[in-house]
Amino acid sequence: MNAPNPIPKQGRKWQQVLDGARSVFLRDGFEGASVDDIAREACVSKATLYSYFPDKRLLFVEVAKMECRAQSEAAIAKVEEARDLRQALIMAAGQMVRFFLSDVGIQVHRIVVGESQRFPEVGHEFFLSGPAMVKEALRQFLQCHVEQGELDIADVPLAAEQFAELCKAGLHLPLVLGLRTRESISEEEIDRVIEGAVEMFMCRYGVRS
Amino acid sequence: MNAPNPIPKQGRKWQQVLDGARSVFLRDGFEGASVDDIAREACVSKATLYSYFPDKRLLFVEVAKMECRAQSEAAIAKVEEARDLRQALIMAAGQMVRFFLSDVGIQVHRIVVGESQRFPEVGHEFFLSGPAMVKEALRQFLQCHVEQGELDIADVPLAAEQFAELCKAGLHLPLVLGLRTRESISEEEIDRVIEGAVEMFMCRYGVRS
DNA sequence: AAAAAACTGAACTGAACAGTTTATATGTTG
DNA sequence: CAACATATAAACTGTTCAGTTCAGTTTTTT
Repeated sequence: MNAPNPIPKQGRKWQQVLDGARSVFLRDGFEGASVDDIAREACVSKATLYSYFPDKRLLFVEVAKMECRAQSEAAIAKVEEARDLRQALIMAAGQMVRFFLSDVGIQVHRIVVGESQRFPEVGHEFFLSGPAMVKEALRQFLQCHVEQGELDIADVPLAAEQFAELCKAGLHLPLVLGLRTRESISEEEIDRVIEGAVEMFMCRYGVRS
Repeated sequence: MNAPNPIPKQGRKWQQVLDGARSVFLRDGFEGASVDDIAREACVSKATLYSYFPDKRLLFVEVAKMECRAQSEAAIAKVEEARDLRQALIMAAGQMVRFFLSDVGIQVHRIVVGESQRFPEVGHEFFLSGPAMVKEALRQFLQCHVEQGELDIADVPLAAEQFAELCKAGLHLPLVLGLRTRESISEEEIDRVIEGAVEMFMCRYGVRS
C-alpha cells in the first residue's frame, strides 16, 4: 500500500498549492495576488502554504520555473519531429509565436519583467529555465544544419537570437501592453509573422543552391 | 517683467515635481517608489505634488510620456541626417539599440510592462508616444525607399516591425531581467547586433543590383 | 489504538503607504 | 495694507497585506 502516487515531492498538498498559486498569479499578477487568495484558491490554509514555501516571492519563482520548463520542453520536442529544414524552422517559429501570445506567456512575461528590479533572482531563474533553454536548443539545431551545409552562418548564437526575436515582430509588445487582445489576432496575421521570420532567416543564411 | 521663463506650464514647481518623480521612478520602479520619497527628492511638499497631479499613476504616465517623446524625436532626427540608405539603417539601428540599452529605456520598459495589467492606460499612453511613433517614422522611411526602387518590400509595416525587433537581438532581455549590466556589454557586441540587423534586412529586402 | 505528522481557521501583528487635512508661512498684486 | 494664490510641514486616516501564532482537528504511520 505504499506509493500509489509517485511524486508527492513534500507533504500531500505541495502540488495543490502550486496549482492554486499558478492560477491566481496568472489572473492577478504578482503584487495583485494576495496570499490569502492563493490559499483559498488552493483549498489550503495559509499556515500550510507557508510551511511549504518560505515566502510569496519564492512561491512565484517555483510557478514560473514550472511553466517555463513545460513550455520549452514542448517546443523542443516539436522541432525534432520535422524532417526538412524550412519546415523545422516554421514549426519552431510557430511554437515560439504561440507561446509569446498565450495567456500564460504574456502574464509570466509581465510579472517577471515587472519584478526583476526588486527581485533579480526572479528574472534570473526565469531566464535560465525558459529563454536560455530554447536559445540553446536553437543554436544546436542551427549548428547542425551549418555542418550539413544547408546554412551558412558565421555567428550562430547571434543568428539564433535574431530568429527568436523575429518571431515577436509586431505582436508581442501590443499584447503585453494590453493594446490588443489575443482574440483580435487572426491566424493569418500569425502566419504572416511566422512566414516573414522564416523567409528573412533563409534569405540571410540559407545556402543558395 | 512678464514671462522671463517661457513654459511654467502650471505653477512654479510643475517641472520640479516631474524631475523628482523621474529620478525616483527610474531608481525604484513604480511600486518601489513612495510618494513621500518623490516629494522629498523634488524638494516639494506632498500637498503641492498632489495639487499638480491627481495621483501617483498619472504622475508616472506623465514622466513616461515625457521620456518617450524626447527619445523618439531624437531618434527620428538622427535618421534624417544620413544620405545613403544603408547608412541610414545603421544610424536608425544604432539609435534604437542604444535606447533599448539605456538606463532610462530599461527602467521605463520594466515599469510599463509590469503595470500594464493593473493600469492598461499606462501601457497605452507609453506605446502611442514611444514605439508607435518610431515604427511610423520607420514605415514612412521604408516606403520612401521602396518608391525609389532601392527596396523591394511587399509588407512594409511587417518589415518595420522586423527591423525594430532585430535591434534587440540577445541584448535587451538579459538586461531587462538583470542578468547583465549595461557595462558588461562591449561596443563590439553592440556593433555586431547593429550590423547583423542591417545585413539581414538588406539581404531580405534590398534590391540586388 | 496510540503516537506522530500534517493540516486548519481564525485571529493577530506590524509595517508600509496613498491620499487628506490643518494650521501656518511666504510672496505677489492692486 | 489687504486679499489672494501658492507653498509647507506634520500629523492623521484608512486600508491593504505578508507573515506568525495557536489551539484544535484530521490523516498517516507504527
